Amino acid sequence: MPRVQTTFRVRDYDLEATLTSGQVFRWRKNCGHWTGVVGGRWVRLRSSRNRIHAETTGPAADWQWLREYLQTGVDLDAVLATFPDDTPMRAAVTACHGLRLLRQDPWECLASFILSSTKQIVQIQQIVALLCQRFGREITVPPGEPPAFSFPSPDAIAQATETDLRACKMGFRAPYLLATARQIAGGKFELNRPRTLPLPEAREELMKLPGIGGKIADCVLLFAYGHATAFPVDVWVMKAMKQLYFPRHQVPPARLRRFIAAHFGPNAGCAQQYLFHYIRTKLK
DNA sequence: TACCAGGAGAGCG
DNA sequence: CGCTCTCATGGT
Repeated sequence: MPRVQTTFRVRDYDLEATLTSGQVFRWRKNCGHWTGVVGGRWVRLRSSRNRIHAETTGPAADWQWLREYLQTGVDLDAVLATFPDDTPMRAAVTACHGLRLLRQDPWECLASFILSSTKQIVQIQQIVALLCQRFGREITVPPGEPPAFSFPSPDAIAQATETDLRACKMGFRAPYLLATARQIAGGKFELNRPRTLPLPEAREELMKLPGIGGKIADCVLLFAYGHATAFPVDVWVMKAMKQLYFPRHQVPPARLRRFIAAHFGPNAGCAQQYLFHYIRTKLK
């Protein structure tokens, strides 16, 4: 299997911030490059000034699948220009400049975020890695590289037992993942539907799945389906909102939700990602 | 030891 | 509805 490579020209693309910002859980850094699995293929990425160098195992006639995943065609300045011009947002953009939204596979994103509830990012990474090892398929890697696994299909997980899944350290999330995988594998849920529906309906649809509440639905809508106004509110973002926008007074959750809906504009989800990464890595 | 971590669901009033 | 409790596991 030949090794193939290419270079994407990009502007303002902070690969490290993007891959460590909690939107995806499968990338590992070693010696300045990032190794992961995208669409069942082993991938290694390295960024330099205005370039992302990509390597995979052949055959790869075109790289559209990876361009789509990395969203290299997005004009970041145009997105940032739609953010509200206020002090917290300016601080987040300055601190995290080059942070991007990826465009992930819906099933992998959905399953990963079912596993994310009340877990820290390192632990989510560990659970997802175990899940892929045990239920994924071993994929081709270049000589000398450690083995890598595809993300298991809904069918592969649907055939597992709850005990099998609990062995991947996912605890009480196991029955949720199993039931959701079985609905999808059994054709009870159409994974492509949320892509075509307007945001509120798509959100309702996703929330019918076991283990998917509002927060996880918003994550999947933003990170996989490309709904740019989806705005996941977790404990970090809640903290950021209170600390940055409403210091020193109590804000009822409903009022906060109204503020979010009105304030962040057509790329609210991307703004959320900046605030999340900012408070998580720079403010604490 | 006790407490907490990017939540969701069920049971209450 | 809005509130509270529980759920499993690993780390501090």
